[in-house]
Amino acid sequence: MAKSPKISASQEPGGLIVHISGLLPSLSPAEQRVARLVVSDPAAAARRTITDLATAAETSEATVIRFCRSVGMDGYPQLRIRLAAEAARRIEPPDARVVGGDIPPGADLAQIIATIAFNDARAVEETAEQLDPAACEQVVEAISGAGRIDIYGAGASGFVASDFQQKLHRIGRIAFYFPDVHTALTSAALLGRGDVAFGISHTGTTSDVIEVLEQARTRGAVTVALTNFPRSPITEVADFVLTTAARETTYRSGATASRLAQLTVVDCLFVGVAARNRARARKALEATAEAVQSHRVGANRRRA
Amino acid sequence: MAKSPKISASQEPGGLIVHISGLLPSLSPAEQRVARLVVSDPAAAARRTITDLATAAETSEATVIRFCRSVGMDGYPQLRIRLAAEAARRIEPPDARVVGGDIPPGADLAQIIATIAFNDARAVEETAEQLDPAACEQVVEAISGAGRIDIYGAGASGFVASDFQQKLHRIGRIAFYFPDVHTALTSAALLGRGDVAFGISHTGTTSDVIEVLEQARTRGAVTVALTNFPRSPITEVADFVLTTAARETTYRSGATASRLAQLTVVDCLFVGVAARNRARARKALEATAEAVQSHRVGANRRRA
DNA sequence: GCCACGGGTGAAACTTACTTTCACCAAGCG
DNA sequence: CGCTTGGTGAAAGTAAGTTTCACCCGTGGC
Repeated sequence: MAKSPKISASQEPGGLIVHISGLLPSLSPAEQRVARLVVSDPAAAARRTITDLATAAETSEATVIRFCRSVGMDGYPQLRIRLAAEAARRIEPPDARVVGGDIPPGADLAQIIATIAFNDARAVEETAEQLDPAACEQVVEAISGAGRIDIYGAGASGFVASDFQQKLHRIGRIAFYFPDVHTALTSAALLGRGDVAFGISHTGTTSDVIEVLEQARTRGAVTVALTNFPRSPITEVADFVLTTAARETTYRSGATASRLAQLTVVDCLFVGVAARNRARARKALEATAEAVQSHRVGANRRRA
Repeated sequence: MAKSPKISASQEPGGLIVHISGLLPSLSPAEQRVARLVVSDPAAAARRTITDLATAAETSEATVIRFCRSVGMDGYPQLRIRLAAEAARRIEPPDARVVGGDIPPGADLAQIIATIAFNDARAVEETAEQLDPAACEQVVEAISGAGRIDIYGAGASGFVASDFQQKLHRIGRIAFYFPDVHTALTSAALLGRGDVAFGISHTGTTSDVIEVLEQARTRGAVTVALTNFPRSPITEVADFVLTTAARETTYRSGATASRLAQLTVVDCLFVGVAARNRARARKALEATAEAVQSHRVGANRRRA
């Protein structure tokens, strides 16, 4: 049998293992022994040195090399890394990650971590997917041209509001955040045409935030709502509605997923605004970074 | 605590690349060049021989070996197959979304959103992957049994600290957060055996936070650090170190990715603590939910 | 029955890759 | 200003991978 010198595996992106088992019968006995070892546990084979593998297959290194060539690889190291790659690809059916699922009572910490992270990451991704770029664009424009930006949020959303305020402030926009309803109302009453009022409420039912947005709107400010529920009351008082897409698990997870989603949206808006005036934003950011420099201790270097 | 010089990567099932980027600042210049090559294209690195890689990084083979050891691998071949495996595992980074990349100047908002969301989601996922469940478990235990928990964080990390404080408080744990260094120091001085001090610093170099943790430690409290860099100064004053895995893009993205990663870790700890005493936590949560009910407006129902 | 032939094989020689050692340099410190 | 210390690459050393080659053994022709 004129064995074709090489049946190239390089154009077989998916199935080196399959490829090998396919040509198993066409291999010589000693090579078959090698092949069987490789096919039965690619990951283990990848970890072995050529001498090791040869010994395990009760043959010589030379045969292993011949085997490599027979299946279309250049040499043993190449085979090795291909095997490692294949082996890595074929694992991971992460059954433990129930989408939007709750954490089972008996869960250990590793499971808890996996579940939470999965849901958090999904919330971020899904939020981005359903976010309307056109709406964002308009909001970015409004913020960029605003005389002043008031940001409202209560409880958990208050953190996000505060974060947004700080971000805008760092790039030189005039932004405020009020943890207190009364102060917020007072401020809203002083808004006017050309200003922006930005309300954050996960549920969209936080009366304090709605009230303040309403006030701002009657004064002529552009009102923006950030909420998870596109049909919640807050959307009635907003000119623009941006939505997050967190499928809240029960209260147990402390609404962190929705927080992350909100932060992501806020970050997008921030970057959008910053991108509108690169030079100025950059300068402002550098200045603020420098300001905290003296509060950092020596280099992050290796310790003995 | 005699910290082992090598931070083993073998127990990091998910994220060698992430692990490496975390250690990046603690590496020597020549090793950093190698690390950057590896991180920026793991698959390509896996294909190279050590001599090749050394040349590409403008250094010697010896340095590459040193780099391998620094990141916890036994030698170059091991690194190689790990890299191949990692590269295979990660699903094609859809080109527009440059991993850890910066946002191109001409980008439109849709691109910006995609890029940010992608990086944010990755930070969350990768953080979870490299998080050590055993360490978390110990921290959870410490917090569960603590007489009092002090949480420290400055600037952006302050939000996370505050969030954590609020979460713990809601399930009936006695937790404090101090936005002000002096108050924090005072409080730390009053900690004792059985208490927990939890410091958050993305860079791990925030002197205020380090100082406070140190103080807490001398008083006998268990100290925990949450940082992105496993060899940064803060880890020297911590009994337990938890790391996030945000590959910070430039300042432009305002460090949101790292914030999200921190929040995820905090959430995991929170759920872990809550899970230790389901009944009590549930009751506390229900009570707090009821408390804000009167600030919610009518149902989140469909509007005519 | 003997001999050429050819594929399959492993021992050994060889090459390349990887690892260790060591001396040098530059920076920080007393 | 000399001492120490960490980072570095050259060179020596070792192990891994590759090639060569002679041998074995079955086959088929003479």
